[in-house]
Amino acid sequence: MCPAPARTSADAIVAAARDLLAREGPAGVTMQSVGAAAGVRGPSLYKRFADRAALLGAVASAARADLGARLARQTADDPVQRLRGMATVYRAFAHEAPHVYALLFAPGVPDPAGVRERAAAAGPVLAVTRDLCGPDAALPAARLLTAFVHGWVSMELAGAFQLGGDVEAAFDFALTTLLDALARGRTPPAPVTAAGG
Amino acid sequence: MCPAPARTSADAIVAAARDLLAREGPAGVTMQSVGAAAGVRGPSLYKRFADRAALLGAVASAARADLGARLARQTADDPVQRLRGMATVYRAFAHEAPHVYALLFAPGVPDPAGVRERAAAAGPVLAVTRDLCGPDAALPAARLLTAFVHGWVSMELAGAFQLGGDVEAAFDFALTTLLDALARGRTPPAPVTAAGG
DNA sequence: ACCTGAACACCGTTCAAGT
DNA sequence: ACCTGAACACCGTTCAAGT
Repeated sequence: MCPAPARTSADAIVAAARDLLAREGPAGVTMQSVGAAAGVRGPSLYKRFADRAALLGAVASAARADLGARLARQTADDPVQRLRGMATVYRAFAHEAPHVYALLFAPGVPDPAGVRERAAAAGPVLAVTRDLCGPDAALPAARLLTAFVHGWVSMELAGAFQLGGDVEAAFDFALTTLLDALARGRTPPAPVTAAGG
Repeated sequence: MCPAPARTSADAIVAAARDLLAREGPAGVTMQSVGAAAGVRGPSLYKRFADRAALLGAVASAARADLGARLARQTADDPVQRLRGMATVYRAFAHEAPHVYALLFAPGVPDPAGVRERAAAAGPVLAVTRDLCGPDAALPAARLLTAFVHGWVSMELAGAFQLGGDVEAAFDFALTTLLDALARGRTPPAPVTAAGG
């Protein structure tokens, strides 16, 4: 029995903002439009988020968790098969909602959950690279693979591969080349001490 | 003897905008601030650029040309040496002005020079991958390398590698792994018909 | 305790008026 | 032909006033 019961929630606001971002891009995510989609006026959002950047940070955090869950759902026994599945899922996630994906690597978007969240997201990838090329090379291998897949979809979404060739086949070729190289199990030239995506 | 001689130029405006972007980020690039840096008022910019997006597109175009020139300056005979040099130069370019670099792959930034410009920028990379692994594998190899290097610096700039390890050594390890794999000269599984960055 | 309308500062963009 | 001040629409953000 509060003087004024809540008419929305942080989760509902984040969901509304993510949906708007996916459908209309960043320009469609105004405090007014997000509020309206969550059943409230713009200024009310400041009750739960410090500002628009914090709200976008929460959207990024939710999207990262979602992507991490999809990656963790890949459970093939063969590490190469599992990594292929993860790469496909990752790429599909990016193509499904390009503006949401772009937010994950946007400079200046605060990361509320921080380091712990990024480590959790990196978990499934590290587990499979450990299977593929051993504990010593697991981290650098994960970084190499993540950088490649992120770079590839980022370039795709920016329209950098418009000049010809079968992009699907090219991705498959590149991924195969990478997985082959990593399966050969090189060890890194310098010791690496902690985990990180 | 025009009724009103020009007090600035498209090039000067682009240079001013690029400088502001490098020093203050996108929020610092307002029509007013760019105009002031170019010796003119905000509304005058519309005489030479359709809108802010077009101005940013011109900045991206100039930065791409600049990056392309730096890559082309790498002329070591050994393809592996040349590619290492290019990767280092590319990474330095991104670290030097992160906000400018981010613009190159920002979705929604118009590309005025278009396909031809992107092909020209890809030229030096294609030339060296041709030397490294032959004409058939040159394009997919260039795409693999570009995607990796872009993805890596993009993750670095987004703060994705904060969790530990020597990032410098990790980059070197990853690059070596890639170059080794490509030098082995696999051919792509499907024919590719045209060039593209 | 949460929500709202009104207000403020700021920015992109347009345009009639100057030279 | 180019530049400017003034104006408009829009957005993020604040806050006093409501319930």
